[in-house]
Amino acid sequence: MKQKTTSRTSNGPRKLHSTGSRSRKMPRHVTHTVLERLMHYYVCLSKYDPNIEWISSPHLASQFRVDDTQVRKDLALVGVKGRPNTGFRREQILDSIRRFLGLGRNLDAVIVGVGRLGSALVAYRDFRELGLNIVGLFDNDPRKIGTAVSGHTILPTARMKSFIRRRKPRIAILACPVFVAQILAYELVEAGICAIWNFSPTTLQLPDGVFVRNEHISIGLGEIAYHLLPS
Amino acid sequence: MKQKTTSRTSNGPRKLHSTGSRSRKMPRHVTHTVLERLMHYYVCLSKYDPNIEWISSPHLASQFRVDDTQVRKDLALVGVKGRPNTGFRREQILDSIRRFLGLGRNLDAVIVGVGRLGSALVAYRDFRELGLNIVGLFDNDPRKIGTAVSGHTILPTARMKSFIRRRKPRIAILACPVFVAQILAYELVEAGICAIWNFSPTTLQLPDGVFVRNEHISIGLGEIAYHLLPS
DNA sequence: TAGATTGTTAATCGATTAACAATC
DNA sequence: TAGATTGTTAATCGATTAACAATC
Repeated sequence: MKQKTTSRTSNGPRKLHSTGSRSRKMPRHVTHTVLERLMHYYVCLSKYDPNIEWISSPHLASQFRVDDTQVRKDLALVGVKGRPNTGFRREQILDSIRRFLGLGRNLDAVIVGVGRLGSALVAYRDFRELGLNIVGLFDNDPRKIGTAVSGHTILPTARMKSFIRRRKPRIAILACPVFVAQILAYELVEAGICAIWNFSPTTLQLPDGVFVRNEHISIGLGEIAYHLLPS
Repeated sequence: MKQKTTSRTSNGPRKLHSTGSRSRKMPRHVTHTVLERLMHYYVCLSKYDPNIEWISSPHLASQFRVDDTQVRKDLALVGVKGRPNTGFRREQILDSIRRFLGLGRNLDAVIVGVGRLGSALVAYRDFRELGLNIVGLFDNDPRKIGTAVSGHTILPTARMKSFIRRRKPRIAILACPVFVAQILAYELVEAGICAIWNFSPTTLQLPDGVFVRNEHISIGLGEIAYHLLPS
């Protein structure tokens, strides 16, 4: 069950464009806000009924509770052309966002820490559809080492660095306890990891050039509690 | 960022300061961005060595990679007073943010869908420390019903509405499969749930006045893939 | 044509950063 | 006092929304 790195999502056949690089018109620095909105469009549109061919910006806007001008600007950014009085082609939106974000472009990852959250992430169905390939699981618990989760055998963290040097995944998903997160993160970077997706509720100190995305789950509770306060 | 569906229009903006004076400069509402930053300060500071009593804004700023002016503004918003040449009292920061956000203020929650992700959330240690109490688990899988996860017995979703009407939690954590998310969310609202923390990768359509926070995990992959593209 | 939608510029709104006197 | 930091105003920067001609 070896995966080729150029994985296709499950949305059916499509024309692959030969160029992987963005055109000159596309700005190099796209903000966090825009990237999240684009990904949000992508994930939701990929689950639409494939028979729906045309989608208008007011329709998308109401789905995502953003302004329809916003939607048109976002789509213009990734190079989708619409048709007045009709909208945008669903397939073209998906293709353009996929290419713009680089989804499915050599997205091999290891998961470090296979507790409850880690094993939920291994099994997360959307990941594979989006082109993220889990190639290795690591944990330090002797009871877990050697067992399999979703078809992947858990290896000891002692073998993490050599595995990464050999297999060369670029992404590490960190779902380990806080007290080992910093040291493991540093080892991952030493072994050549370029991006850390951090699900440990801690702030990592890492050299510049390593991309870190924090997914601190409890952050959301602040907003929820705030909105439940009496007005 | 920010797919966050914040359907809070029915309550209008919340007044910040209870003092009678209405300064023009005081913000009428607190944004998503600010709430997340405050919660971030809170979670990280709560894990500091309690012997550290004073913390300066440049120090906090470097921890969180924000500007130190930003930190001072945020702290001023929640009412923390600093001391020139010294900084802010750690305990006072925590107290003020906790009160401002309403953490620990009647935050009972049910979890709907006890798969891998749901059971990871039940066991999440930070939740209890932040004042979130899980009071019930629901699932529709006959093999799960009646079994216990982290000390909570899983009940059938058929009993969800009556349980919520009796026990009156205000929060529901939705970690169920996409195809049942919308219908379960609607039932939750009918039973009196005020806020839905949605971990299902789908957009919920719900009446105004219900606060929805989406925690679509795969959104982060877009940003990671983008930053891994060749420059 | 009539109506809806795109594409884009201008206006507005909010968030971030710079600057600096006041304070300890 | 000297140096560091707070508190706050002004300036800048970026994101969102309004407006509307062009298009199908």
